[in-house]
Amino acid sequence: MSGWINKKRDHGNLLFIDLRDNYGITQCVIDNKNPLFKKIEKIPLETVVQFEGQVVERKKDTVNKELNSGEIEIKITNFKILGGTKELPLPVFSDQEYSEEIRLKYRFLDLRRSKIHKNIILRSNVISFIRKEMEKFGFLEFQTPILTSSSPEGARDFLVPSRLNPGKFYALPQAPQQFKQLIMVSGFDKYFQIAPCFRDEDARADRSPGEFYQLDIEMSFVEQEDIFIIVENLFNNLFKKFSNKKIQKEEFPKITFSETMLKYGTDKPDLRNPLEICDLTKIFERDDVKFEIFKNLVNKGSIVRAIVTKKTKDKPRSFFDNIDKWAKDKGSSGLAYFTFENKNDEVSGKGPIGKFFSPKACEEIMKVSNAQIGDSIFFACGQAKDVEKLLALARDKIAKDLDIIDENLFAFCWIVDYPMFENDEKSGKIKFSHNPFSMPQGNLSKLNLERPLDIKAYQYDIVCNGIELSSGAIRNHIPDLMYKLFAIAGYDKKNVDDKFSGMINALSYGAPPHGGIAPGVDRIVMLLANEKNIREVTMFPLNQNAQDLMMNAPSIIEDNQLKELNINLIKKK
RNA sequence: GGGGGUGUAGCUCAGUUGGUUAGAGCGAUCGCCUGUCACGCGAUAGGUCGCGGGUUCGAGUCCCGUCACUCCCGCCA
Repeated sequence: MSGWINKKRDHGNLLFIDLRDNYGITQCVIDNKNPLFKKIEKIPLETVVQFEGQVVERKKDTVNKELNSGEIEIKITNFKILGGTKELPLPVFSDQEYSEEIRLKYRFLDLRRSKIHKNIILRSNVISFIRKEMEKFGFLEFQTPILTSSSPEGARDFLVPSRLNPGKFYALPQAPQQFKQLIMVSGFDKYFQIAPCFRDEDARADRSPGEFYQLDIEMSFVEQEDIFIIVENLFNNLFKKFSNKKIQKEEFPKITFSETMLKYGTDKPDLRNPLEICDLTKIFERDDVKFEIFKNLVNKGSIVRAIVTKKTKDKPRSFFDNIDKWAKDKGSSGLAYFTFENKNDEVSGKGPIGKFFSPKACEEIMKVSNAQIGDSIFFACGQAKDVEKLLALARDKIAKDLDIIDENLFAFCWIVDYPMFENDEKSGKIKFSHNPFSMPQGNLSKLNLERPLDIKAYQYDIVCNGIELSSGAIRNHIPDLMYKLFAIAGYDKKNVDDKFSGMINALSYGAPPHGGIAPGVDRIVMLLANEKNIREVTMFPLNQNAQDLMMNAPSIIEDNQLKELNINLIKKK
């Protein structure tokens, strides 16, 4: 049996060695009657050895139930060292946490450790399962180019200089978006790919810098609902197979964009969290509400929204003040609050701002917000965007404080009916809010292009536990319509022809209606492995600064290589 | 580009109000130990306290700068 020395327990005249391979740990044993004892005793941890010996049953009182092989052990008769080791920069046998720096530099050692080793195996099994399911659904897997052209919309591109075409550059694909549409135009009707995607944007805990993988899907002759059915099927099967957590609703709820922004303040709501936001702006126009700060702001166009917490009348003052303080730390003016109570057969508000609301006003608030006596309410007032943002975070914060999130649940949902366009805050101009290739909703011949902000798109997101897994859309396959929509966003016909020549050209020669989606594989594995950081499910990730500390990438390039590519470097002062 | 956190032995960390020779556990090396499975016991080695500057009689500790890692904002159609 061959493997790594995971751990030794040396009793002087009796030695136990835990031998580890990809499948687990087996205890090997030798005593001083064997002349090799002294040599084997000295072999350091993580050496790769081959032991010869007999497999023997362990005595009942020495069985180790923690090990799969705990009923047996190997009596060593001979050994061979297959791979020696220097002193280890980090211990493999340990549950300790280590700095990312050392883990990434010695990733091959880190990957030997049990938890991450299992995560990587899980990832492999998940991808294998997805392939089999997609093939079962009748999809074909195709590869698309890695060296392609830079696209004007979206994230920053990774660029690759072309030696044969001096001064020109390839871009690595941010996603195979245009190619998968071209595949549909080419007459293949169900495509998928475990596709590498490259975006030169800054990292987050759940976002690798550089590269990540999508389960890229596209289908022709379909409507939105057809894609939902495929994805719901796949995800239900996948998440049931690889996790014991329950799926909240196997038919994923569909929430419109405007509804999710009102009820959850975000387009990636965590539906495990029962708290909802409601709009109470109108209440502050009443004469029997005397909370002047909010009333003045509402007069000037601010909105008021609120979160109700159930049966929190007996929570200590510190519970409320902590949340208010938390909101102030976030840079807001805080969260005003009170608790509904019954006083002399009348509803009244107990708490710092309770006195500003008449019994009638309280009753109206309870009606709108679905609150009962004994519940509390937290108010935020300001510009719509700021209020949405703050209350979205407050939903998470309050739910955590109240411990009302069921960690044993996957709560999927679809966010649908995204607006086609939005106002760019900086420039004041109208821009595509999501994907410029999405199909607008409604009767296309009667589309009111004069009011672009009212146009909704067949554009959807799938969200699980507050994590955005993917966007998708039914595509616009009608060139005339595409020119019109691009014109609204400030691109003239020539511009569109230049930037999207491949696409526009292809759509002009008999394109089928089509649509798709591209769920993030890394994030799916994160959910299944219950990991908060994407590096825990990535074999060889880049660090936050997009460097590979093990391979020393990126690295300085020799002058002759640069010359070949016609590139001069600008010397930084 | 901006904000927060961290940086002390190979690894994980402690280090009081600025005060004698900077400590512990794991690992390494050496010795003892025949049923352990986080084996046990004893000893030894191991330090540019991230780096540079400053304040001070005296700095791991205070100040300024800088670097690295990380989390967040911006960014991510």
